[in-house]
Amino acid sequence: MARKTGSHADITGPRLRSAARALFARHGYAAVSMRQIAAEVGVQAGALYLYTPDKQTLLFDLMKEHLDDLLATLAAQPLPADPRARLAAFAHFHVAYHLDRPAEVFIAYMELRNLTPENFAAIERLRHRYEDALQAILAEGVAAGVFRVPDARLATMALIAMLTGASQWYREGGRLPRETVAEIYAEMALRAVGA
Amino acid sequence: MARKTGSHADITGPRLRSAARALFARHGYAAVSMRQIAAEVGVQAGALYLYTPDKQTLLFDLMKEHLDDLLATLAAQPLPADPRARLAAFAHFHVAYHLDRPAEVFIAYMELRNLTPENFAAIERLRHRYEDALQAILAEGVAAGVFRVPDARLATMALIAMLTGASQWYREGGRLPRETVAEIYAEMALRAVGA
DNA sequence: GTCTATAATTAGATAGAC
DNA sequence: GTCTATCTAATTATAGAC
Repeated sequence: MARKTGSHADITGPRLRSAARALFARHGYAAVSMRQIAAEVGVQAGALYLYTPDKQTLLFDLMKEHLDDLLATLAAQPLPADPRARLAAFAHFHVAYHLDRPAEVFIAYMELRNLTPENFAAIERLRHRYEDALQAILAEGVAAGVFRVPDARLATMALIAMLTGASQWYREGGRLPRETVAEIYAEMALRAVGA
Repeated sequence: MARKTGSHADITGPRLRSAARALFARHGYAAVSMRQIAAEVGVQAGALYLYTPDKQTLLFDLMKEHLDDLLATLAAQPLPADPRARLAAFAHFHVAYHLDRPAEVFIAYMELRNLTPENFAAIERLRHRYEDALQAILAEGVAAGVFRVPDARLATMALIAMLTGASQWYREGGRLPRETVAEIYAEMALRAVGA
């Protein structure tokens, strides 16, 4: 359709975020131009500025949305009381969540350096809150005597790096089904902390 | 010194690579201009092209150098015959090596998407060779009955992600000394595979 | 070997027509 | 709400003086 004008605020907005997410994940924030994003959306570059004040805010909003959703979904997760079952549930959740959102994960971990200092600080606060949730589980397990970790903070970073890494190599329809991957990672996480 | 001309091929070449490495690691390949690199080296932008045909080759050379050195250093490493000791030695080597080269690690893992397809394929071959070294250790451990991993390839990716992650948070002069970090990670790696 | 100058292209963002 | 046109600034890379 060769439309030149029309009202599509409700559809162009989400499409902008979606296109930016895909392009940033694939080529990197700095390597993607507003014109490329506009082309993907199907509008001219100028039209994008009706939906975002600038490119930096676009990136920040994508990352904040992702972390807000991650924290909210985690909070809605039923986590067992027993530290071992709790860690298993967390690990399973983390892997499954990240396998479902490879683009968001990639951006959240790779584009931190392209945020302004203020935006970076805001994102880091959110990320830290998520890490603290895992660290609390490890601390409980240590207190209960079921985990053996010399340093809860180090173990937290190690586990998150391991679990998040799944989204780097996992491909839909690959050799291993999603659920199996999550199960194996959860098992490795439990073993890693001596459970 | 306000020199305008002079012969410094032997010193400008390495300085170019060093400046590019630091800037790429800090801001990302796409976000760094040849002018920024030139300013860091202390020459004009045009002079850089005496030492690299273009920006892409500069990135490729940095990544290839890093992986070549990684593979060579691993090959020179004395690895015990026992799978458990072998994995411990590999993990310790990997963490120590990566903690010493945070800039190289960052570039090698973050700038893959900014390589041309041909350059990407070449780098992936090198990376794959390194991963295969770890996978072989895991396979030996499984064969010897001392490791329990449902999938050697998955476990390889999981361990490398975990071990490499150390360089993301570790800071020189921080809470934990380098050697302690390497030791704890190695211990977690062994446990993760059921050793 | 490095400089200055510049070509050719592209970037983010804005103005005004429709 | 979108388009076309454009501004300003920055980009990679090259040419030629010294």
